[in-house]
Amino acid sequence: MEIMKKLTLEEVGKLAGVSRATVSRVVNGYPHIRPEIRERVQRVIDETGYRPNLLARSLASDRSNIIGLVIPSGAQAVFTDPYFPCLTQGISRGVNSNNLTLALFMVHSAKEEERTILSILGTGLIDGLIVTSDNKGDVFIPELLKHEMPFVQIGRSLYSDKIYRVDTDNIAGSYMATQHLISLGYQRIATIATNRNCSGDDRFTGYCSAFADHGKVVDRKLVVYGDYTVDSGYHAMKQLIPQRPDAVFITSDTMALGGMRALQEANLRVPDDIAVVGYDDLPPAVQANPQLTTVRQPIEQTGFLAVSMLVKILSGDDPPSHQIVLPVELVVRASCGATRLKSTSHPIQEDTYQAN
Amino acid sequence: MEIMKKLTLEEVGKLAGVSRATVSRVVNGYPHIRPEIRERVQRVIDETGYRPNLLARSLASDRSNIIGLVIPSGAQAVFTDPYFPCLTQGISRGVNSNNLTLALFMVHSAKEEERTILSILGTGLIDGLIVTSDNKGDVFIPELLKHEMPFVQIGRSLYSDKIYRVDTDNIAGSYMATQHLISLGYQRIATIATNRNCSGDDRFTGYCSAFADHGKVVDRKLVVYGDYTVDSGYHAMKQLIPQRPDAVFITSDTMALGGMRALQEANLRVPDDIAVVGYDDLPPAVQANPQLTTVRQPIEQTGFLAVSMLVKILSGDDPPSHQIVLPVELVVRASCGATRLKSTSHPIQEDTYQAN
DNA sequence: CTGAAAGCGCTTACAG
DNA sequence: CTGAAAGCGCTTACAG
Repeated sequence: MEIMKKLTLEEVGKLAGVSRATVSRVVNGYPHIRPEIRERVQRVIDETGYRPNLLARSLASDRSNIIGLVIPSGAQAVFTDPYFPCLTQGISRGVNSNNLTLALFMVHSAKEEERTILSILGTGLIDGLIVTSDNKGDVFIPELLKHEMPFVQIGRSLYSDKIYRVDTDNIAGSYMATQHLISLGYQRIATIATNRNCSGDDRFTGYCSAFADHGKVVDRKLVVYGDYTVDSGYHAMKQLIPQRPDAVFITSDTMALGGMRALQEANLRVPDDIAVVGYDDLPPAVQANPQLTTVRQPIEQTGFLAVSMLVKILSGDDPPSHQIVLPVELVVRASCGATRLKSTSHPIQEDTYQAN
Repeated sequence: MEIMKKLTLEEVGKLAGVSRATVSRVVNGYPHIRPEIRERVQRVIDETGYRPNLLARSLASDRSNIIGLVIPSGAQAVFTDPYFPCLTQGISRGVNSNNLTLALFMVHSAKEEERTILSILGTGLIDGLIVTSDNKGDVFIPELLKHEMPFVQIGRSLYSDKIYRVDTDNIAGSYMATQHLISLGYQRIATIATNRNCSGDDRFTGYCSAFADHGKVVDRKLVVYGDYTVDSGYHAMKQLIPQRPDAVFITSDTMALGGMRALQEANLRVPDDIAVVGYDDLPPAVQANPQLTTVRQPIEQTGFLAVSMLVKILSGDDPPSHQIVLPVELVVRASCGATRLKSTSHPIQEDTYQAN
């Protein structure tokens, strides 16, 4: 129990009176072993606290069981947005339940990009990757394809459909959000969009589709752009207010946070003077803004599924499909001043519409 | 350039007409090599894009250059609080600048604790750890000590002073916060504290010290407890309001968020009816609550320094000190309704007092 | 300054 | 069902 010296297979074998090959087999759960031998070896393992050296195992088996998570430098708002923590949580759950180890590669600058790629590729350390790239001009993906590094992308980029990826249904989500406002009878429905990434494009597409399907035309004066930061949402809303929208679909909750502040400063009340629908689930913001109806994405699940997909790819069986697009929900909140904390004592009042 | 086949030292050596030992030496920057040989080898390396197999290197050198970050299950609010993202960012910077690889171990349940420990200890995969444990009854630390796994703790726990750790100065921070309210002339200064972890203890200590140093006595009716969640802050404030405090020091911004909502519902205006000081820097909350004065901790730096410390430990030289306690700042904000966004166009108006 | 060789701790055909 | 042996791709004394 208390033996701290690091044992090897060989030594465990000696202790159990078998060869190292046999010990290796029981450690790895190989089935065809005489029960008595298995037991004897297992007892020695338990008593000595033997733990296999993962490095040696990986080297010999050409499989490290380590997967990497790449967070590119373009990912702004890593702090302010719970998106990454949520995603990481989901990935971590997936990693744990598949007995893998997770390596985290955060890129903090364009300079570090090359370094990161090199430290991942061709070193044998990483079996596969999860790449969180929503950028239009991602630099990693072509590199990964060239080196035949297995990976699954979270989000969308401008590459071939053959890429494995999992995403949330941005188009359907913003379609729902916009349709919701339309059906409520709003006439001047603006949007704070972004053209910095693919999800932004998709969300704008959904907005436009809803208009089209209801025989309405998008008024370009009611479309302004931000960059997913709180500040940009604030400035975008400032820009929008003179256009007198009666509703705004803000395509990210970080921007919504800034937008709400701008409205507050302009003494416009939500939703009496103007309706607002946000996107993403940013818990602190949402809790601080109970009047904010929002589109909720299953972010954690996205991470979890990405791991499952990667595991399948690594095991050789092709996953059933190359792309998973998860449905999102529109969370409609009543907009009075009442408590909306998501606690058990204060049940949240919300209606949930499922997409798909 | 385009050669994708994975080369070994041996093969590179053959190509350059030297032994694998020599190639190994130039790869590792060993100094005493004839310049012409070095160049010749280097050229082959560059031309072939040779990358050393990290697994083999680690196995042979007994050094993986991988360090782990452990986030225990007790860490609530991984989503809602940017604390962990910030910390991770700092750690990641440290890891990158020291040419290490970061493994992330998130524990999602008590059951996973044992699994995580086992997957780290005695497998040769991890050189050292950074443990973010602020819990009083941490399970990891004794285990790590027993197995002589090098680690540095972030925060504080109930263990020996011989542990390497880096923390922020919670006592000084809450002392400043409380003193600030005292000096402003408030008479009934309440606190929403927590007794769930060590930083909570320290922050309460700072609150009490400030009272003591100003010849005041802590009124127990003005001390309520939460658990660092938004909800708990809400309920704590509800509890507090009947006691008619004229100021509240809330020991975490997540709780402050809930507390502010409770005040809003009670139609108490900040700071006209009641002053509030928060703790931590929760960007979205702070930006949404520009009237919130808060104690700001150098979280990212904490992570970075933890890595530096660990690197020193691993390299054999004992770091100058076992404990680093970083100073914090009190960020005092004017409390009118004006814009306080931290953007360049809207310079934030804040006075900053340095502790130490 | 350079090479031959042992060794790191596993896995895995190959025999038997 | 089990063992002897080769091999994974490096590092690093040890000679020279």
